[in-house]
Amino acid sequence: MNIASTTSPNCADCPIRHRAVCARCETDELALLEAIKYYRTYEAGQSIVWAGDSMDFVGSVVSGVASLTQTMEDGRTQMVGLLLPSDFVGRPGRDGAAYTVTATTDVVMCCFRKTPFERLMHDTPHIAHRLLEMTLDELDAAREWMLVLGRKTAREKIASLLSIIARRSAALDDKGNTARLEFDLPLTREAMADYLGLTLETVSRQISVLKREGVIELQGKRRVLVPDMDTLIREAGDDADGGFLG
Amino acid sequence: MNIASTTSPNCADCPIRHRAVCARCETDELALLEAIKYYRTYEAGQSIVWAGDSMDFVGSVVSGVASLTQTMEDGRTQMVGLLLPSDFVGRPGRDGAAYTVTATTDVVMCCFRKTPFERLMHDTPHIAHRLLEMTLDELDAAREWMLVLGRKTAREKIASLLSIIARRSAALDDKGNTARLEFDLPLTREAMADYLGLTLETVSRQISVLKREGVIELQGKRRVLVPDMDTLIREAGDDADGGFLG
DNA sequence: CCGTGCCTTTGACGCAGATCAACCAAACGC
DNA sequence: GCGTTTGGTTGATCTGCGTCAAAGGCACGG
Repeated sequence: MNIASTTSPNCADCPIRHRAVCARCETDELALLEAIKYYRTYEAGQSIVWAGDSMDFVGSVVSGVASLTQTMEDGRTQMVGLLLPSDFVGRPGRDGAAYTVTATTDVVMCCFRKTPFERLMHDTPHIAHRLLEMTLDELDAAREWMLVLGRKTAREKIASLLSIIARRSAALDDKGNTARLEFDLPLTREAMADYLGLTLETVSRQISVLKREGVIELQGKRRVLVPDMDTLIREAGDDADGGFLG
Repeated sequence: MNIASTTSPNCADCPIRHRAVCARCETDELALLEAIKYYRTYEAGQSIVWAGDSMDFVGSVVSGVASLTQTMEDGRTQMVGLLLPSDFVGRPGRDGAAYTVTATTDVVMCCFRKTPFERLMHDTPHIAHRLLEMTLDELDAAREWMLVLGRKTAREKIASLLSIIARRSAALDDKGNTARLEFDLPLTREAMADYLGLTLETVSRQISVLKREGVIELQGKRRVLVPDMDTLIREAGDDADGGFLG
């Protein structure tokens, strides 16, 4: 993907204009945000912030995928969030980053220096309200994920991850055909393991099982085809609707 | 605990006045909240809301402990939140409850009908800001819990749960002596298992192990004594500070 | 006093997933 | 062209926790 093409200096043309923190802003409010924003790009694998470091900005993912991870002293790591375009990074009102943020693909971020953003948030209820709404959505997603981590089998975990990515990537692309769909995994097997609380070997094995049984098809290692979304959702152990993310 | 003693009709005397959604309110704002509030009590074991039901109120836990749970069709359940005094229940702007809320001890709630509360929230930045802050804290707690569920051993999980409850109950009671402390478990072994993604047998066994090794002492089944908090935190696998909840 | 129900503990055994290890394929540098 | 690195697959074995089963402690009502 051409990075330059996604970093319009003009908010009105921004691909995440209607999903990010700025979604609710009127044109005048947008102008204020536009005045303090700047873009930054990160290469796949590069880390955006380290847990504990002080962060002088907040921002939105414009394109690409980033991950939020926690690590124990002995090296065990758990991914606690998957950041897709329009997701927000950073916590207004706090200095240190609570988690490590890493670009898992090339990433473009739309950043705001923290202090001006906090001031703006204070004066602009549209921003604060949108941020509350997004935070509540993330809390729901985190709690949904707690069920996955605590109670699902390895097979169900993989199916859950695939259906979340399928659903979110479908929402970003064309929103037409829902039954059969196709997408690229933005994560390595190891990153999936870190998300799912498994080892990378188990991830690999369970993906092979789902492939062997026809629940998914693979083109190469990363491209996934889902012949029937309902089957995948059933494998995830969710009841038919399965939709907390809308 | 005497319920009547905790349900002062007067917000100024409320035990959670400075920790709940209303924490930031000025006296005039408090009067508006006071006008629309009402108390409800629930007995231990009683459910407060069922997942999927429409909820016409939001509110704060004044006293007691409640739990947020999700359940799969086959009965596997995962607790996704533990609600202690001052914690907020319900989501403004959404009709259906996402989770089942159950009183695990006798509970007193301070409730607001949803529509008036939403109006008030819209007009009162102090309420919206406090709610955002609380939601961000809960998101942090949920993510901390994802590490517990995904990567910790049964023993570490128990130690993590005990240290969270110890810390939070110490914050509610006297905030003096931090080293040696003592508290009642507000949860059955089964509820702990649901929180930790374990079976109740494993919970029981690991508690016995920690007792045998002197990390904790028990008086009866529910009262826990922690001779040395640092040891407990070390058993939880957290680095020494261990403190996301402050 | 004893029964009944709830919570908890403890034991024996099996299995899902971790661990250890070998190997493969594609991409890259030189 | 060829070693090296990176990411992925697969196999063999081990183990932590789940499952099944039995029994103990305690509070309740009759």
